[in-house]
Amino acid sequence: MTQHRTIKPTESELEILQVLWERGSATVRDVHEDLMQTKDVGYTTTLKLMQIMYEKGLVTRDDSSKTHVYQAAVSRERTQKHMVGKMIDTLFSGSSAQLVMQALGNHKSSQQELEEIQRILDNLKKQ
Amino acid sequence: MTQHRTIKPTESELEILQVLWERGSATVRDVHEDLMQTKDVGYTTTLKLMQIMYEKGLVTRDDSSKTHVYQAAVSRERTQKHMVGKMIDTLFSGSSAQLVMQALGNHKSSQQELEEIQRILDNLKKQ
DNA sequence: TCATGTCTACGAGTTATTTCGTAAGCTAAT
DNA sequence: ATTAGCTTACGAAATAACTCGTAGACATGA
Repeated sequence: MTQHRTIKPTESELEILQVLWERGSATVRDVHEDLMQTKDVGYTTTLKLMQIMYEKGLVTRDDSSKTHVYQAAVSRERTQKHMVGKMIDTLFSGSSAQLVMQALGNHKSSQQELEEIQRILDNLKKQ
Repeated sequence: MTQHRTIKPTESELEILQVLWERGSATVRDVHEDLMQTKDVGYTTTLKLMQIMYEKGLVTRDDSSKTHVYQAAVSRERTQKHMVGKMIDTLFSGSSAQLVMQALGNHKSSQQELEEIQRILDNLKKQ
């Protein structure tokens, strides 16, 4: 039994994790400036959020220098897996195919991505 | 500009919508008994939630008889679309293919479902 | 009629989430 | 050394989500 409920980031936490996943590690300011491109929120709000995430164990941080450097403590993959699973359950009656169809239908994918999906599909069909 | 924020059911609201989508229409008691199979919550809690959903316009209701009969006011499809889109944005950096791969990889799909996905994929590739 | 059971309405408490102001410390440039 | 600017910590308010108790209405059957 691992820490199962560890993975339940809130909306805002997810936005921050997003940034950390992309950058690997980042300061509060880094994250904040990134977020500011899409939403408008005070610096200390971001700070506070990240401090809470630290307490929750969602992120780690290096506080050896004055400006702390944060990293995500939960992997993107595990979080994706968890949330996709939940979504399949609650919104698609357990059918992953339905989700796939919804995702494919409503968002443009590049030819390259389609090929990649095709490969995975071929693999699955073989088994 | 449509009512964009209309579609943002909370966790609990989603559970209730789930029931309404399955049954078409249902009373508070119907919904409550359904929910009780998985979670333990008081009847008036479910009632209150559904009343709030009514105020928000997430459900409609027929209150011509004493026991009101509820229906979902938002379609399952639209909600799915919305939430899948959001998930692609916040968790998959905008790549629907990534979501698809995650969904396919971690949840068993039947051969039939795989065929269906294949059909969609073929269609997309043609364009 | 009266008790019982079920229903809705509603107030209000509790917890979680998000928000920001203020204080205190450090550093670098004037 | 003083100022300006940036940092973290922290308290606390505002909001949202969830929870439940109680009250009043209505129907049914004893």
